[in-house]
Amino acid sequence: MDIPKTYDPKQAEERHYAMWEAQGCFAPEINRDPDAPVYSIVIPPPNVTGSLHMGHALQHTLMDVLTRFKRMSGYRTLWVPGEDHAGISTQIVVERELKKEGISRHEIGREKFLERVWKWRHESGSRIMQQMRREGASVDWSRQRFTMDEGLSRAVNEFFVRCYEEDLIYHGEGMINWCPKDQTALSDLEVDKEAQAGKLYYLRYPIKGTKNHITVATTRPETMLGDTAVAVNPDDARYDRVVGARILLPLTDREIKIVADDFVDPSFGTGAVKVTPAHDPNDYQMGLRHELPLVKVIDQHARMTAEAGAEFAGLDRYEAREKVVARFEELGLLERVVDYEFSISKCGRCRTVVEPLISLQWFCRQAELARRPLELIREQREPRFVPENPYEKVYTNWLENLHDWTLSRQLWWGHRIPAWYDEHGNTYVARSEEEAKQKAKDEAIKRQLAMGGWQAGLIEEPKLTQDPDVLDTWFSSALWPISTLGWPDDTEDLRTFYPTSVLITARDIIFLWVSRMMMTGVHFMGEKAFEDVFITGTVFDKHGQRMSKMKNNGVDPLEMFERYGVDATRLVLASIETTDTRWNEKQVESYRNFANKIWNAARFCLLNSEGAEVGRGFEAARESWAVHDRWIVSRLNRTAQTVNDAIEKYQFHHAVQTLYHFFWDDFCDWYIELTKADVTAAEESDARAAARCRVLTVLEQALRLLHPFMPFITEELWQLLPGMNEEVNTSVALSMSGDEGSVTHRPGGVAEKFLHPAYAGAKPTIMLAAYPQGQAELIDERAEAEVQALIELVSRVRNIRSEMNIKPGESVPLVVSAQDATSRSVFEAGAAQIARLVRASNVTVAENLDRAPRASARAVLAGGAEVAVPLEGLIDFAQERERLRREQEKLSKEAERLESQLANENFVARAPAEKVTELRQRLSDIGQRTSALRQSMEAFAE
RNA sequence: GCUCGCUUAGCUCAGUUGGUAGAGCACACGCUUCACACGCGUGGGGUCACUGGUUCGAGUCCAGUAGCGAGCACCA
Repeated sequence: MDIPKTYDPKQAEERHYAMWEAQGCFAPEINRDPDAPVYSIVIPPPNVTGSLHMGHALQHTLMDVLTRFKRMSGYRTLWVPGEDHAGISTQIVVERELKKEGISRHEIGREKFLERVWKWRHESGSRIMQQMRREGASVDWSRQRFTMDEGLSRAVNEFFVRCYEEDLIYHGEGMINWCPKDQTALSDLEVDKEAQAGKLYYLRYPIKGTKNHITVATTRPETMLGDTAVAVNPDDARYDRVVGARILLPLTDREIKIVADDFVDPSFGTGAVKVTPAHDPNDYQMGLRHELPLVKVIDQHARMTAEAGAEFAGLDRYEAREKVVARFEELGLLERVVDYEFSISKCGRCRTVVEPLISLQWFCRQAELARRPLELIREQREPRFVPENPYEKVYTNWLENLHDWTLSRQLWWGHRIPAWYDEHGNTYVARSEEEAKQKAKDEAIKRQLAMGGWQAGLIEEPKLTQDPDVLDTWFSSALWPISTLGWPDDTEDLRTFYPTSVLITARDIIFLWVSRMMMTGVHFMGEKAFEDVFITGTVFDKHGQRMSKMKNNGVDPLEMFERYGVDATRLVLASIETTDTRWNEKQVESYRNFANKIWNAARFCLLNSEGAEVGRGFEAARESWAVHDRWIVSRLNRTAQTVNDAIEKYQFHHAVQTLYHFFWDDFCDWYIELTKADVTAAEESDARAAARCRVLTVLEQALRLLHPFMPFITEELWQLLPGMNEEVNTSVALSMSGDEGSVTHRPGGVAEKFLHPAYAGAKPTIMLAAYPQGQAELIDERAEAEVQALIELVSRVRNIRSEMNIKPGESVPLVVSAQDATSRSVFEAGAAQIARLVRASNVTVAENLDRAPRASARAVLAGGAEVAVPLEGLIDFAQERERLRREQEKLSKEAERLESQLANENFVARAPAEKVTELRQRLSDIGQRTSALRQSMEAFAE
């Protein structure tokens, strides 16, 4: 059998995914158990703006670990894949593409432009699908959805219509964020606040009928042209007498009044605020409170309007600012200008400074939709956030402070708003144009009836025009968990898989997405959208900078896959869990090495698998097993318990660490070494066959435990285990060379019995094997302690060999002593193994070290056991004395600490009794070791 | 301004009810030992940011300080 010494990940990655997919392993239908518990996840749909990045790879890894884990545990699992049309982002990307060809979207028109976007969407979508396959994501492709496919568009219209009917959605004028570059309205969440160094201008406004003026401070002087009031705090004594007075607004022919409003902070600026209701969200609110007129002086292109006056009309907002300031200076009304840092709102996509404008848009009253979710999180703490801190609070605070959501976007790419208008200015919100027409007709009939009679035939076919705008991309995202499962229809999927089990996502979309899914889920289904919300950490570059396209400092997951393999990369990603982490390529390399270690451990097992079958070797009564067999079974089951528990609690890092150390330290470093002599015995025997079976059986279980994290290498090796497939031996080499897709399995072969009962009859694959739960009765404390003693002995002798510079090839005799018979029997039983592991010529076990020659290096072990390595002629007495002295020093320091702790009456009185006995035990052990050490040192006394 | 995180070995990070500080990488020394040099063995390296408090006992709990970071906010 020819198995390469180095694992080549690509090989396995190319073959198994196609097989899993072809066999239908990803679909919940593979589970035949009618009573199987359900586990479901909907993917945060990647935007169809390009390709996947490290953040996606991170999320997908965690979702896949959970899905595979639950699937192997017998759950009916569904992980729904899909993509998001990502309205404005995608439109911008495609516009940029067009620009390269020298065309703008307006030149080709809406229809042609949309064709281009759809083309882009398909290219990007298939790229994303390819990448997800590469990741090993076990998503059910048969249920793949896109936010703009037919079903989801229907869901969007249904959502809109129902909310409109419930008065949760309305059409009206409101203050919105307007991006002058993208020419669209934006929601508050699509706007980023940025600190900006600017100036604060103090402007004097003359008060009518006096020679006095009132000074206001502003960062945006150009908006003064739209001022309709000046506000002061009602409690501000300085302005007591001017409230109600009128101002002659400079540069205009308007008179405005001075109002009192609590909003004004008397300590800021002059305590008097200019009020521009049409161009500032706060001023807008004040305008409503005081019934101030709206004067729009800035238009959609951020230019001054005719209402701003002939002098300013047509000017850009920044040109207008300079001009206004200049004019105030001429008029002697500019009091002063000071440097001032303030925050400015920028378009989340193009970074243009947004303009607050009054505009006719569609809005959603979110406060009402948030009521139930708010109760859920407060009263039942649902959903459960991981990590709980700070996200539960962040989420709650957000729900408590909701403003209306601006839904409409002046874009072409997205769901068209399902509202139609007739010539009379009537609005019809409907699921389709037909329904809108019907509604229009019904209206017309009603009107006629009201006017005194209805005559059939007089009702003309209504002429309707659909609202040209589209919906915020997050509107369809808000429905994702229910729409992907079939809503608004009452589907089997919806009944089975809703609510979903967990949502795994990044923290920056908790408001944009997570909270809104909760709102719609609760509103339409009466139930939360997911049980848990897991918020991942962020992956930074190695300098701690956020990865971004602009900085070009992103690490491409595909590059990592290429270089180190998917499985290795997944281990790194899973370990990131919820903490922000700098990308560390060394870490990937280390897990690549781990994959290679697994490969080679399996290689060892397979090279010595003749006459052996996986799954056997542990049939005899456990009392008759060798201690190392009881030990590895105990360690394996303990590991399984820990890993199950860790994954359930989303402690992926802990799970990975546990598996890593079980496999490398316990299985490879110790178990394989302890059993090697039996496994590689030259003579064929029942004992050899049994030992081979055992090592294979442990390996097989370990592979299952690793599978959710490392799907490819585990499947590759699992399929190679003897007895799994028809061509047990000869085909192994063939499949290793990797030209064939799948290997035919042997019906009734051993592979089938490893499958979880829910998948009985399925073609065997490790991804449908039962996930080992870990059996408490197989955990053997005594075996663990005994092997631990062997390990310590071996380590100490190796330490002596290393420190004494004994050549690796040189064998030395060994004398081991222990006072109690049990320990002696453990060392006696393990003598051959000890000899092998430390290269001892022979191992003598005795009650004490009296028989050991004076010229021995010695070490004292836990429990008072001792070991001597006779080193006649090799040993430097002075050096050995020094070595022992250092050791004694360590022991006495520890003893000192323990003694002082035990001398503390408070400790003895208040600490738990078992803690105190534990310390006493330790102290007496140290005492034993110290006296043994002393004797050893005496042996070297000159 | 408010809220919240983080600070542990040279680097990247673990540390789950308070009870003798861990891993990987890096470093030093020795090894072509018949699964693996992507390996094996051995070793060095930490006042757990700082100050105080609670406690018999604090990396772990509490308060404050400093540095870094995040989120929220209507200060014109």
